[in-house]
Formats: sequence, C-alpha cells, structure tokens
Amino acid sequence: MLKSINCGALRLEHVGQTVTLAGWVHRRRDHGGLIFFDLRDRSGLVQVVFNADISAKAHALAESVRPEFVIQVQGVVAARPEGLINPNLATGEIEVEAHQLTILNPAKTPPFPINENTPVRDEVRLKYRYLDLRRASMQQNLILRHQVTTFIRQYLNNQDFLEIETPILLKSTPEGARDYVVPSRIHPGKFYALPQSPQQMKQLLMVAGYERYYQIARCFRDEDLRADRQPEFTQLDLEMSFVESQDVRDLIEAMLIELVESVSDMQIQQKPFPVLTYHEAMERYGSDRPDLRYGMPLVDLTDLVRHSRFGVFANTVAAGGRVKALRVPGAASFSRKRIDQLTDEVKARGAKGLVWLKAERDGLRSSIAKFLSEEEKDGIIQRTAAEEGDLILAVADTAAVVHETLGWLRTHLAAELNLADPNTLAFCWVVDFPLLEWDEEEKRWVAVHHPFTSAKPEHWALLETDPGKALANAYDVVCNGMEVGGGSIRIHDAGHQQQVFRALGISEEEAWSQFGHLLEAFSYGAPPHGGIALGLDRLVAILAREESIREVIAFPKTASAMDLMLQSPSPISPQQLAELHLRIVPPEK
RNA sequence: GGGGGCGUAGUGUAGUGGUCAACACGCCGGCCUGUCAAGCCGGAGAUCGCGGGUUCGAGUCCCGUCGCUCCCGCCA
Repeated sequence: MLKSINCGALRLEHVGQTVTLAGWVHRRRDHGGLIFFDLRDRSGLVQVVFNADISAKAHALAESVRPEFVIQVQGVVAARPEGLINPNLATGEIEVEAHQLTILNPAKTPPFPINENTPVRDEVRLKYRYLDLRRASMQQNLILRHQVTTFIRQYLNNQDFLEIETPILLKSTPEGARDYVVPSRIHPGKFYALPQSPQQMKQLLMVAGYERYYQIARCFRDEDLRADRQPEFTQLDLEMSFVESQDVRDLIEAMLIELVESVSDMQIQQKPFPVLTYHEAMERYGSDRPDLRYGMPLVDLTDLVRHSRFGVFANTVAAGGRVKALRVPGAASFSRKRIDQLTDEVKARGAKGLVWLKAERDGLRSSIAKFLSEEEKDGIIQRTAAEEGDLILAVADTAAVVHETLGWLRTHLAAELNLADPNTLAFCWVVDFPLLEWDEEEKRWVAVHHPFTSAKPEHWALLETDPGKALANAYDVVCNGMEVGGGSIRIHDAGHQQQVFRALGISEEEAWSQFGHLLEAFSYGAPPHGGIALGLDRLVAILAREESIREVIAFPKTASAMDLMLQSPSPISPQQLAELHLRIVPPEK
C-alpha cells in the first residue's frame, strides 16, 4: 500500500506515530517557511505541515504542489498546541509533520473548485463528472446510497430472500413506456429491448418456485426526463409467493422504518404508515401521492354552492362538476399580480379560472363576493376553517381538473410558504387504485399500474360490466409527495390474465405472441404472488435531501438524455451499421 | 411534441441601446514560521454560447439555432 492509514482516521491516539498518507491536495496555505496542506482522501481531511527547519527538501517540493495534485507524505503525527485546534475538522486536534513528500501525479487546475460547495453549471459538472464526484456533497450522497443498498440487501437476506439477476437483453412489449432497443447482429431485423422493469421475469421466478426474490435492478425507459426521472434508473425489485397485499406492505414498511433509523437522522412522521385509499387521497389532497407533512386539505363546496348566484359555480355543479377550495394560511397578503400568476398556472393545467377569497376582519373579500349569499360565505369560512389573513382558492370544474389544479396549488404553495419540515419523512400507503383508466386519445382502457396487476377478488366481475369501477389489488408507498414505490398482488392464473388483456383490447393472438411465455407458465402451477418495486434513486434523493435524483447517481444523463462526459449517444461506424443490418433514415427537417 | 427560465474571463455573478465589459473566488509572480475560506502586494485572463437581423451604435432589442434546466404531454 502506498499509505499506512487514512487521512480522516487520524486522532490524538496516533500522536508520535510515523505514518504514510496518500491523497489529493485539497487546499494549500503557503506561509513562506511554513506550508500547510489539507490532504484529502475518501475518509476525510487532515492538515499536513511542511516546515523548512524540519525538512528543507520536502518543504521546497511542497512549494510547487497545487490543489488536486496526488501526493504521498511520510511524517509524524503531532498534537496541535492549545489554541491551534480546529474544531471544524474531525482530525482537528492533530496534524502531520511532513518529513518526506512524493508527487505521485500533478494536476491541472480544475475547471471548478473541488474544495468548496459553490454552485457550478450542470453542463460543466457533468462534463467533468469525475471531478464533480470528488466534491464532498457528491461523495456523501454516493456513500449514503451505498449504505441504503447494503442495508436493504442485509435486511432481505435475513428475511430469507434470494438476490437473483435477470436479463438486460429482453423483449419489447407493446404496453407501457417506450423501449430502448438493441439490434441483433445474428438475427437481421430483430431487436432485444432493455427492461423497463424485471416484472415478467420476477413473476416467472415465482412460478419457478423461488418464493422470495429481490434484485437491485437497473431499468430503462425511453421517455422524456424530469428532475426525478432518468432514462436508466434503479429499482429495488422484489417479489414474494403465497402472500397477500398486507404481507408485502408489512415487510416493506418495517424495512423502510429500520432503514431510515439506521442511515438517516430524519424523523418518520407517523408509524405505522397511514393508509389512504386512492379515492381519499384524490378527494382530500388532489393527488395520489400526497405530501402529508402539512395539512391544507381540499374542502368540498359542491353542495354549498349548488344554487349559487355565481353562475360559474351553479353551472359547474349542474353539469356534474365539482367546486372545491383550499385554504392558504396567511396568504391574504398575496398581490393581485401573484394571484394572476397562480391563475395562469391553474389554466395551464386545464381549469377555466381560479376564484380567490381573502378572509378579512369584516368577512370575505373577493371579486365574486357580491354574488355569494351570507349562507355561502359563512359556509366557506366554516368549512375551510379560514381565519383572518388567510387566502381561499377555489376551482369549479370536473373532479379531475379540480383535483389536478388544487393538488398542484397545495404542493406549490406549501413549498413557497415553507410548510414542510425538511427533517420529516411522511410516509403513507395509497391503496385501492382503479385497475384501468380510459385513454381518451387511444379510445381504449389502459392499465393504471401494469397489465399483470390483479383486481380485488370481488371486482373481477366488474371488468366485464363496468371496467372503470374495478379496483386493483395494488399499493403505492409515498413519501413527502413522491411516489417511492408501487406494487401489487399479481394475476397468477391464465384466465384472469386473458380477461385483463381482453379489457385492454389486446387480442388473443397478440396476447399469445407477446405474453405467451407468461400465459403458458401460469398453466404449470403458478403460486399466488405479489411484490413491489421501490425507486431507489428517489428514496436516496429524499434521504439525501436532494431535489434531483441526478445528485445521487454517479454518472447521470442530462434532461435531453445525453451523457456530456462520454458524448453519448454517438454515431456508429458504417461497418457496425452493416453488421447490424441497419440503415439510418435521417429525420426530416 | 409544447411552454417557461438560463447561457458574460477557469468558476459564480454584475452590467437592459452609448468608451467590446465590472466584482468575488480561482490562476500566475513576489513577500511571509501557525494558518485552516490564511494574509499583504503585483499580474494575466472574455471574439459576452453560435448564426443572422434591427440600429449611427447590440452583452443589452428581434429572429433562428445549440446547450443546461424546470414544467405540461409522455412515464404498463
């Protein structure tokens, strides 16, 4: 080894020892006859002192060293005198008196500072990701990620799970996200697809009798990106045989609680996790992944304003729509301009407008106040529990638009007003999702979760009569307004599976050609089974208090799915194209 | 596919029609034996993302384009 001990490990107990250190020069402070380095390795920083009186040679060489040089130092650990102790450094009670210095590799001046957490443009960070990863915040995040995966593996291994790898070269399927595809050289014109998730393989592992499986699985989806979406991402994928919904939830809930307690100082708001139905979550929070760190529930005014003289309300209700409101605490001071901005946002999400009412000492002030009866005004104040200084925002529209817009306002305004405690983790389960939803563009039913999700046992009949009413035996785990995982009890018999394919408008021939392996497997004794997939990147991002999952992925892609360091994707040679039997059709201008 | 924000020395920013540009950090040189975001003195460094247009004059206004980013659509 080129070093005898890690920089960050040095303590008072090492005083007097001769040590060899190796690492990067984090910072240098040159006082002439005395030069200080903060020497960094993965374990942390330690101060190294070059004293011309102790080793003129080492001191002379140290003058030429610059930040990010890789060096080796041999020296003696010394206690720092009283008054020279640095309480901000774990190794601040000691320093290393350098006797020998070797420059293992010099370094160019880095394009951005490694030794401080100043903001840097993402394009520069990503181009030099290997330098960005040297920074303390990225190192902490990746260490945390390692702790999370290590904990999960140990936890599940102790629960009798097997970690089993499934193929990366898989098969394209018609349902779901766009696939990343890989051309076959051996089979001209044919393609593999990268897994969107190992869903079918893990179900086949259940058929194969492995009973408890998990995998830290890479998944690929060729869709447009977001702060919390990358083209490739990591799931904790898990499946169990002979279980019911409650069993999977109990296991995951216990694991998440222990995980948080072992790797984080954040507090879980409520244990056991609250369970909401999809219907409750939408009605109360306008979202199927509600942030429960704060209240601000949506309040239903539909019956109150059914006969309102304010035509928008009455007409909406008459047309079968809904009128709901949101109390924003202390926001009566919002300017007209601010409310106009909110109105624009709400319109962009499909609403026709936004009604505002300000709770003032002598009642409600609003552009629509003159249309509202005393009974309506009192009812609004009572139901929203509005107090002086509060702002009430109301939307009248279809239930879907009302929930979408008020749900957005709720989370957006809560963030703006800092209503969410950043040290709290508000986990909850959302259950009883619809099995199917109507796709207006495609004019057909599509799976809310995926087509292998089982309906609630008593709801199978609904699939034939009223498909939209059938509820799924599915569950999502949500934390602080983010979906961190979703799972279900799966279909394990070919009849139900065919029934779902029929409801989705997939013909029997197509079902057999695309999913024949699954249907056939189900005929050879498939056990009842279910599981879950947790978004590992999102989970780690939440624990790291990061907004974007890019901050917890070593080499992420940009919002346009490029790797700025590798300059990927990139063209391939004509020879490669020929081998793969591919010809490029340039996009039309 | 659509919409918003951003792009000015290596990095972060200022500069919204009038000497082609300022500040901080970094970088280079000098001084300095107790600093730890070291200090002091001096210096170098920018075709203002790119292309076009408007104008007597464009970092600044307009159009296009590229890149980063956020959002909608999309994401079984």
